[in-house]
Amino acid sequence: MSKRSIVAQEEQGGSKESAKGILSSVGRRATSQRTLLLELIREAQGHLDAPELYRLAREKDPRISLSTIYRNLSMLKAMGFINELHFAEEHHHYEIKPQAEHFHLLCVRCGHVIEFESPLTESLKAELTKRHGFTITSTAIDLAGFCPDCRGE
Amino acid sequence: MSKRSIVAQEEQGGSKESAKGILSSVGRRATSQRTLLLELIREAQGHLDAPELYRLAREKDPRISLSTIYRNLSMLKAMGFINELHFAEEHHHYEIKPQAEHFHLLCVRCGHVIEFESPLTESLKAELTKRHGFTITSTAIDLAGFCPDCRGE
DNA sequence: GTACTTGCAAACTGTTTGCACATCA
DNA sequence: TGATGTGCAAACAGTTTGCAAGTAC
Repeated sequence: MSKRSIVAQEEQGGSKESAKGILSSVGRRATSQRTLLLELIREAQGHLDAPELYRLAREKDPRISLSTIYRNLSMLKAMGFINELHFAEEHHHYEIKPQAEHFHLLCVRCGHVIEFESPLTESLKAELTKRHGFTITSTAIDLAGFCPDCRGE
Repeated sequence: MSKRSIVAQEEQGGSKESAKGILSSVGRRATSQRTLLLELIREAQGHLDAPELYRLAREKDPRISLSTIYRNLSMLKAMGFINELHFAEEHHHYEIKPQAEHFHLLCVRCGHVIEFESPLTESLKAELTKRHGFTITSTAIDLAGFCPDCRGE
């Protein structure tokens, strides 16, 4: 498995189509801005923050506004279509909500993010549920360090 | 192990003394504000954010300013005495840097935080180091859900 | 046509900074 | 006494909101 192994993208199909489907399934209108935003998040090989999505969006639609980006990101989050990530930074990053739960390994030098899954995380959750009686609803595991390329520096 | 099991506080001793020791060990002056701040973070049974620490600090020293809180929090963080936590929220929480690495289990309803350690986390790190060639420098594991008391609701 | 969305500008929140005064070593 | 630290106010960054105009259904 290469270290560039971002978890495979959803089989594309027609992303505009699926954007429309996703939105109408929750009674939201499929505006061009929303379709564009969903495409960008889906295509993005990384995990983008709002200003970055704004920058990309303006390349395709120069009239789009930053508040539209924010409004739609929180709508998509509320609807459960995307995840908001909180690395050890001030702002948020977004990703399409993955089918399988996964976690993040961030290179603090080049910013590259690797997603991973591990059976150990399930064991951890089970252990905690048993030990503390919690009903666990969300799990964030974010490790950071230097990737093989940046370790030399 | 009770569910109120916040990891035991450092054997206190004299917290003012140790504050002074901590600060002078890195060539920083032990001002009353810093001593107070360190005491508050140490005493706090939870993980407080800056505005909360400010509120508490003003009860003891009404003239203290919020920027002093921020300045000293980032100094203490830079010196490695405290950790900055990023739950899935906008602002930061702080805790005295623990001897043993530990992680967090947050109740989303009452805000109660349980700290835990688990050998599984070491296995996870080892697995990732091996699989992706990373040198891991920081690990954040934050789970959230409902604690036994709040689960009924 | 009408309710939902957008763009814009202005407001807000958490945090940082410049500067004159105060204080610890 | 001189470097370090504080308080205050003003600046910032990221994000949210009110409102009039625009658009999907």
